[in-house]
Amino acid sequence: MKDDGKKRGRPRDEKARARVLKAALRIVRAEGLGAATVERIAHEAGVGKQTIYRWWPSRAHVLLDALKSFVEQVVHIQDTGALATDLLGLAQANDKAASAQLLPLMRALVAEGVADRDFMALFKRDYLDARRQKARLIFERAAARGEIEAGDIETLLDTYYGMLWLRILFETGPVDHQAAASIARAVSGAGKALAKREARE
Amino acid sequence: MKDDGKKRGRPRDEKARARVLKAALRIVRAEGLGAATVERIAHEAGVGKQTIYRWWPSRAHVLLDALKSFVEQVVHIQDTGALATDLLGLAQANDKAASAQLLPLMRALVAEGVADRDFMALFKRDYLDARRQKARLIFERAAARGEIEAGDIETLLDTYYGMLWLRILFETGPVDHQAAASIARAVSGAGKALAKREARE
DNA sequence: TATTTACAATACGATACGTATCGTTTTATT
DNA sequence: AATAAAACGATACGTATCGTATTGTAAATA
Repeated sequence: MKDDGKKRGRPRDEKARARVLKAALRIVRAEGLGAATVERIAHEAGVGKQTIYRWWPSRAHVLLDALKSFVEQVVHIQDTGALATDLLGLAQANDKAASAQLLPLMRALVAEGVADRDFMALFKRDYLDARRQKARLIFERAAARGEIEAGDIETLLDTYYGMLWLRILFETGPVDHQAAASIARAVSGAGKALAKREARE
Repeated sequence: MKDDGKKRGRPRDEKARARVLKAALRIVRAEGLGAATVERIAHEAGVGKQTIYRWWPSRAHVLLDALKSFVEQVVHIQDTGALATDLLGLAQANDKAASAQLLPLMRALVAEGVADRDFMALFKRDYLDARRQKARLIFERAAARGEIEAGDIETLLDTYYGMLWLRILFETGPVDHQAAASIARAVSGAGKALAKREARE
């Protein structure tokens, strides 16, 4: 099933694709989800509406792609050698997303997923699980160093992402540099504390 | 500002109000959020559409009222004398909601809140914060007994509701009796572990 | 009886999704 | 070259659903 890229007709315009994602991001960031209608995105990208629906099955898919393209560009996980600082770095990525005013986009994707369960499955697979897998590496390294118990990893991941999404969706608290530190501290604290638990009970 | 209930015209039909909430619940439970349009609710409640908009400012408010009326009837927090069992009881309330197929409704309210930030504020105040306050009492009792540190309460609440909403929204895991036990165990474990932390570091 | 308010039914305006179509442009094939 | 295939921008269209406005009727008070 090799694809030489030599199909019969006019090839896809990759620049149009990029313009669509860029326009979607720009509108959501500047004016929020409500303003980011398909027609508006198409117009600002200098693209026909049909071109969007040729590449993406729905508005939600466009927004998901836009978020992914941003995250892939900006977020890089690094190995600092300690759970607390690794987690801080991870949480700071969300600080960046918040600073870039991407929280409305992240909320929007959840809302789309609520209305369309198939899309929620895609969102989980393409975004949430991908992010979670990256984070899992941090905990696995910490477990290898003996900082936490390997058996606690999934629970700690739930704790981490639970606290984060609570803030993103419900604005329980800010999603900024300080929040990143707070969440990282809570999770790594819980991890270390949990690891010591069994020995004393 | 006493209200004798003696106003001039035809009085409001309280039974119509109840029928609306009941119909909204029934439709969401049976067919999900998408099916619960205002016209559908009005029709199944045997009520004019305008009657809904006379009592509630938007569809979202109807759904919120429907959820609250259910929760108030079903959820009762009890004092078992220990954090772990108190939390188990609390988490079982969500098991009940899940069994009653109310998860789609809870997701729906989040989605509405994403599209309408004013409604999100109301949802937080009328539902989330109300529930959180009930849960807070459990942790405060545990702190009074010395099971946890008072200073960890808000973090533990974040942990608890974070894990719960992760499951509700993203279906990270089931929201059933077993999940209730799992969350309760994780949070009370973290709480106890955190309490011992300071002594050893 | 007259007035006021809520009722069910239903028409209406607004918005936005996703589809269909049209003429044009770009590419590979013949 | 000429032709066929596929994507392009533009735009008309059908559908759905929200929330408002209107109409005639029912139930209560003054």
